[in-house]
Amino acid sequence: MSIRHGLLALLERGPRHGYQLRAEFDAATGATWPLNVGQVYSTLDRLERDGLVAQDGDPDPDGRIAYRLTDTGHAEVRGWFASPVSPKGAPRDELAIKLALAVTTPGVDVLSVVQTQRTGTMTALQELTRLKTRAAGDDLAWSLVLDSLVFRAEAEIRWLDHCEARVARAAAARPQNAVVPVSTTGPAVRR
Amino acid sequence: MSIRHGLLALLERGPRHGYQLRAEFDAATGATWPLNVGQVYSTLDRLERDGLVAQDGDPDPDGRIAYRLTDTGHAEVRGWFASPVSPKGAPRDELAIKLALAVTTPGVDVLSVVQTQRTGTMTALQELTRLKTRAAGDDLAWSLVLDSLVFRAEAEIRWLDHCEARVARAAAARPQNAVVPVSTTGPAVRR
DNA sequence: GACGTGGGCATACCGAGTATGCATACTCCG
DNA sequence: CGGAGTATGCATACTCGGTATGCCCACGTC
Repeated sequence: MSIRHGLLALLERGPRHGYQLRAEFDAATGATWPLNVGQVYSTLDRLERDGLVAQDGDPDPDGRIAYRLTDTGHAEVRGWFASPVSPKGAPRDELAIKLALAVTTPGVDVLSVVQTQRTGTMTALQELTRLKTRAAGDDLAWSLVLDSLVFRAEAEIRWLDHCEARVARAAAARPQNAVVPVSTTGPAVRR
Repeated sequence: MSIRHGLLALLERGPRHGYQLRAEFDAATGATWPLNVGQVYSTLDRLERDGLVAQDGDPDPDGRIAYRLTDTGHAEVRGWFASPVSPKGAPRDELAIKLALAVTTPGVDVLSVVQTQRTGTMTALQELTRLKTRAAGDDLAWSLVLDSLVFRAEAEIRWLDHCEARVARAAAARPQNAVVPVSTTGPAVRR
């Protein structure tokens, strides 16, 4: 859903054609999440089909097609900015799933999984701070996106510490659960 | 990619068929990211095609097909747990994109967007803490997933405060860009 | 001045993966 | 019989990355 709304927001600045939209999207987010070229066109087709954008007059001698917002499209953009991002639509968090499966799967060393991830996240965090010092002042949008990644990485590290403590505590509480083969314990195998 | 690896990790416990896999996945994550039933089967087909799982013997009188890990599949699971989640594969962050576009689009009141989002996130956070007190001790995996969501929401709020400060500072630096009411100010409708 | 070569712009298509929903079938149970 | 739960498969739509195609322009060369 974010591409759809992203393109609409960019069109709020005025009519654009596909290639321009891709370039401005990349510029706004500092190429953190580069937008695939082909995707822009299919998304534009869908937006036109749904009546949120329309071709801006002439197909252009060079074959370029500029799009502009319709009234419905304008309303959609305003509504997007006026409403918070729903927490329900959050995508699957791969790391959380991985840890959740690690603690419930026998024979997996959860502590080492946590430690591996922490060093990985720390490395990413250092890379981020390096980027931030380089391109600090000039581009506000790009800088905010970087900050978002930093805040998220820091939260991830805190969460990993938290997991380590809780897992260690649970392991100490009942050390007999060393390695249990689960083979037969499926829930409610009907016959 | 997370579904693929998730199913593999579940099969590490022993042979299962599709419906069971879905049920156990939902149980592990506390139905936070419910797994679509149809998706399990198509993913299993792809895994079988790629040689990571194999049908476990008989097609079963009731038509059920149980799958088990192959040696390649085992290796894949071990590799997944042994390597950190890559920061490059992070999905597009809708909120970050929204803010980045808000600050670069004329006629959008960034401060009100930030405040709307903050109240929304706070509400979600309260809901999470309520859930956490209810189902705290019994299920470690589900509890860790909840904590992950809490840590993330807190980081989001911190980031929103940070954004507010930076935007306010930037606005103070060049106050001619005051605040244009969003309703009528469609920028540059060319004709 | 003619040529062709390479690079940037712009659009379009393809294949694989992801996601959701619907149709089906079968069993158990009231 | 009809509804709920188990189990599988198909249809559809969107995402994503790569790639082909054409076009113009700048450059250098003969």
